[in-house]
Amino acid sequence: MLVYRTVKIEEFDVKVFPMPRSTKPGKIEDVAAVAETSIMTVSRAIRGVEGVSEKKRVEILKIARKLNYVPNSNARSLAVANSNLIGISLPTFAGEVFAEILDGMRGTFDQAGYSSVIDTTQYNKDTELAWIRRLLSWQPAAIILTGIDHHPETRTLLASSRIPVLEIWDHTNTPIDTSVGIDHRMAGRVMAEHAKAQGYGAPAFVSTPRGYDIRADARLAGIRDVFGDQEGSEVLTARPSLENAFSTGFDGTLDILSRRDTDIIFYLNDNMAFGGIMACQSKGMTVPRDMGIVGFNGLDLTRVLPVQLTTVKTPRRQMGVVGARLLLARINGVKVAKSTVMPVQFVEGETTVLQSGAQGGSIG
Amino acid sequence: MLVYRTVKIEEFDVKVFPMPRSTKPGKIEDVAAVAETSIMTVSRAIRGVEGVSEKKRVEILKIARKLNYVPNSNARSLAVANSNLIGISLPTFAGEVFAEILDGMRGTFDQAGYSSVIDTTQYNKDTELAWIRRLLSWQPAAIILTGIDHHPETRTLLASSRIPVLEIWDHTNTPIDTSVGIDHRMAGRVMAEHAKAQGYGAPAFVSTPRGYDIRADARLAGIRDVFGDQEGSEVLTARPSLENAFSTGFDGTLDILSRRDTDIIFYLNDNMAFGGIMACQSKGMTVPRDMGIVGFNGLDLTRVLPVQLTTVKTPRRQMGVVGARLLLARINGVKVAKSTVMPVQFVEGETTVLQSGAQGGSIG
DNA sequence: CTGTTAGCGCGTTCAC
DNA sequence: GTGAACGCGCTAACAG
Repeated sequence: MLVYRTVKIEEFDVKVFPMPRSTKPGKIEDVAAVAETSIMTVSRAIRGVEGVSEKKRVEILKIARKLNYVPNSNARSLAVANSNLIGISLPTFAGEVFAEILDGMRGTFDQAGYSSVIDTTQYNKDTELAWIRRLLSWQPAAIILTGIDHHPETRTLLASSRIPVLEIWDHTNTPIDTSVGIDHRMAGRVMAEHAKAQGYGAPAFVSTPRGYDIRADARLAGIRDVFGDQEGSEVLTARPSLENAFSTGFDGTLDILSRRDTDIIFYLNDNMAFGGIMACQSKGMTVPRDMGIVGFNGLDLTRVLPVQLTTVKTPRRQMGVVGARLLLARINGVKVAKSTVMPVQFVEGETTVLQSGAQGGSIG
Repeated sequence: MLVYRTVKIEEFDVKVFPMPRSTKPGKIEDVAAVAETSIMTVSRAIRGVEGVSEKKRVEILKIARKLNYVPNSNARSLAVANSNLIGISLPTFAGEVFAEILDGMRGTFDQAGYSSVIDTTQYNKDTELAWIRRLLSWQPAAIILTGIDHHPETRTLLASSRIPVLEIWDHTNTPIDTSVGIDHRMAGRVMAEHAKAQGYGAPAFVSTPRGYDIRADARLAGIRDVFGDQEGSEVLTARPSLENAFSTGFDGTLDILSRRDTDIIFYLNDNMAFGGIMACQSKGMTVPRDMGIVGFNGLDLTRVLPVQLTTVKTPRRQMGVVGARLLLARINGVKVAKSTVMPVQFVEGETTVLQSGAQGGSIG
């Protein structure tokens, strides 16, 4: 109970509470003192749980607002042994893809009253693990990791921590806890099958270095499922960063053009594909007459290109929303599916029409 | 002190501690019990403060690691009345700009041991204020807001909260606490002056709706400082989102072309400028022969465009780093400058050479 | 419906 | 150099 002095004004006893010091935020006790009730009643009123008369609740809330009372989440979390912080780990903000997934999740969590603690790993598993350790100290309500490729210790650490974990963007049948994503190998297969049906026979893949991005490798595997090992070629380029997605596609394409006969190039993403188109043009080639180009993701960028890019649309924001909802259910004790696969959509653009070959034959 | 049983094995008394329950993470007491010392010594050892012999410290740290001990940040923060969480509020992840500023800050904070709680406001001041309220409940070490245009209550709330505040991206002489940014009006003036020197006389500005983005308005004001009110024209378009930056530039440009005589168009950013180039081309116009195009930011995108975009380079990542360092100093009690202005750089590209007029005259 | 008691895990303070 | 009390602000469990 707060200390107060009693002062006589006229014939009334008036309780005088000390002004809250500006250095320290008010606490629940201050509200209780003014409302002349116990801190438990205030606590219940503020949390909106049962056990307070409507009249008192309204009054307490009014006082709390007037006092600009802000509950102390640290104290609350300590008492209940969990918080409403949710940790989200992404490789990078580059390329819009992760930003959109993140946006979908954040919006959903935000509405549910959760705050997001965010990390970017730069595709480094040690960085991710170190961040998880730090995050765990906050007793987070849940944790989200991008992809399924983690430090070996990450899995055991999280499994023993008992908090809900969501792995997003990749697909796996053996997630740490729950997963939502697309099947990247299947997506690669889809792209390749369309290309093959159109008569293409000598594909290349402009991406990041092998082993650097498990999803890139999965898509390449999908392409090879269709075209076979000998013909599916990859090009190792610099790692993508916030600054060089376009350049990477540009340079990687020049590299391809100087090295082998190719009639179609698949790219890790649309940005790189755009760089690739520019590279072809800089060499005097015309797309799609001289080269087929296939992107990935179906970003907005593709809508205003001189030609419509052939690409694979991925449901990024939706994936974030679905993942977040699943996780919220999981947090509330509802059982959810181990893994959820989101559909991708092949988008036939204008960068993949072959002049000669199967397709041309059917026309001429 | 932890409870343990003493068991006799051979002739030795062996202390047997209960296995930690998997549902609850170990605490400092567990470590102390195994190390056979007090929790205070463990606390000191882990925090790396004075008052523990080197021998004991090493031993304690080893045990803590073996036990996979994770400190409880909630308890710590409750005890010391502050946390190592830093709140960062952005309008959106769209457009790479904020993502890069964020990246610069995050990297710096991360190294210093701080975690980032992130919010996107979608340019809504109420959303921002609501988030600040929630964040404050965590007793954050500092808080970062994008821009200087906030809900009136935000200013008083933060000022009374006593925690360091950084406003980033815009420039102001009267920040809530500290600010780091560029002078957008000056940047607008710089662009316009270059254009005027090249002989342009009928500018337009493709941006977001007036009053929606204070920075857009500031740049427009800068343009008008040079060209005057009558000639500086603006076009109101849809608000930018993660999906339509290019489209916005494309559509806004078509709008301009249908409405007035213009010889140069300034854009809110490079993405929109790129959309603008495409729009001009779709109308059979050639850039820069028929129209001057000026972007903003100097993104990587511009490096692989068919033509080099004339633009203004902004030091985004660097701004994030500088801001973060300033804030860290501020957190540690060092006085820092009220406001810091970062330089911008006008980049003369190939989208602003006039055929006739002043510039043409000097050639022909 | 309301209030009291007893922690949550850690750090500060002050003894030893 | 080390340790025992106490308190940080809040809530679960219980008593009235």
